[in-house]
Amino acid sequence: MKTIIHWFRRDLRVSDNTALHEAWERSETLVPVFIWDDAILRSPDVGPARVAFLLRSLEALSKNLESLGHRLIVRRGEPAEQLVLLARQVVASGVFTNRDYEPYAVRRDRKVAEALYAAGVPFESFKDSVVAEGREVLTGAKQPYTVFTPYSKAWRSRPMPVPIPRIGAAKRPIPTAIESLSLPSDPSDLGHVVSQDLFPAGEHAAQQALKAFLVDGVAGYDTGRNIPSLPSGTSRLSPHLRFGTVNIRTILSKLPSVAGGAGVRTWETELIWREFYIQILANFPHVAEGCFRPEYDRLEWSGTDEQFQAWCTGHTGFPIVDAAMRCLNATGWMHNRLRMIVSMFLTKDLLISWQRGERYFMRQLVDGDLAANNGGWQWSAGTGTDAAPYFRIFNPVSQGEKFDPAGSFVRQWVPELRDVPADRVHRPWENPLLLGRSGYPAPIVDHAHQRERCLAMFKAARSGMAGGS
DNA sequence: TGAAATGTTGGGGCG
DNA sequence: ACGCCCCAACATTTC
Repeated sequence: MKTIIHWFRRDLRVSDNTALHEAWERSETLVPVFIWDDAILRSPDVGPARVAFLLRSLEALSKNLESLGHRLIVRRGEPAEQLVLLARQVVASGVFTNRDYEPYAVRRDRKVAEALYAAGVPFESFKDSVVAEGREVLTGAKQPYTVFTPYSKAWRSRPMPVPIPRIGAAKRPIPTAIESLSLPSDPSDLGHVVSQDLFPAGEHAAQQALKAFLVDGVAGYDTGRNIPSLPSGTSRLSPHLRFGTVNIRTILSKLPSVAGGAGVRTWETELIWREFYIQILANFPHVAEGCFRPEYDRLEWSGTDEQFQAWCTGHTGFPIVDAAMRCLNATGWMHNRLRMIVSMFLTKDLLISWQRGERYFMRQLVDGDLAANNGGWQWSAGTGTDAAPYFRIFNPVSQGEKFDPAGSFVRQWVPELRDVPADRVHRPWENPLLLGRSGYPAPIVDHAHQRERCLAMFKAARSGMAGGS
């Protein structure tokens, strides 16, 4: 007799899904629902790459549910209103969901809980997307960690979570009278232009990507992860972790059986960074609005709109930066080493606020996630928890030469530099004739000079004085 | 999950 | 043979 709604948000899979499994086990009729939230769709931080990936993930999810005899209900509107409405229509005795720790999601879910309570429908949320939630990993002084290494130690000392079994077949179908929107066939129906689909979406694709990486990527991860031209140097699972087409428990449960000690350990460390920043955002939500260290909100960023535009479009004259940005714009994805390089460049060479870069990344990235993106940007800018100290400034030339020694990544994305020899591909301005002919811009700033200005800017903010150039 | 500036050392050219 | 200087090469410090 019992009907339970499972509300999907960023857990778009049928296997290893805590709330979904609970809802299926404890109900006769399972009502899986996804709600298009216009507050999210209209956000300037949401771009076509992510909407397209979400849409295709939902299509896959819908098929997966269908193959088990379930039916995904799709609605659009304000979540609290829609859930109350649906709960009444199906006469639900509960609404289940997996917890989301972003400030917007926390506010939304509080509203949902209140609306459902008023309607007499219990609302239950579950831990699912992380090994450790908000205040589960604390220092000896019962405070959230703000330094990564001790956090990772405490995280590792916790028992390994066990994957949740896949849900079984539908016991009793949802009445056909319960209507569902059809999934739009392309993102333009949701107000987003169509973008290239470079990431296979859905649970099955995620499993395949995971398997492929475990077979021929993870063993060499500790060195391969720094080489952007290496296709299997990194897992490329970030969009799947972002939308929950794979769960962290599934990943961790497969690691012990894989050969490749140092690589596995290093990759696991990256997965811990993900939880570290999720935990930082949950415990210090002000990072979404400003610097983790408020004294750095005083920084006087002096870069121009024109420079920002050059950075966005990949026309700064620094090949590794431009290649990375063009790759991001074309594919919605950027290698992590390159994220560090371009974010350092924006903040410390162009002297443009990390928040402008953060917003641009959010709009472009297929894996854009507030916690990870914000954490990464504050790390690069030197304004965050356990951040790179402000004086640690990457040299875009030496970074390029170190991590793209043959220039193959640069040539892939900056065709103007195709004919520049490898020993000059990261500093084409040293071949003025070749540079002139190529149409590639000269560097828009002088790194050594900007580095000094950056140090002065930080010095001014630290001493509480105005100025900074 | 830096880079640049500064300091130190030691080999070799040279008067 | 010896001292002096130059300057890689490496180490340490500073930002």
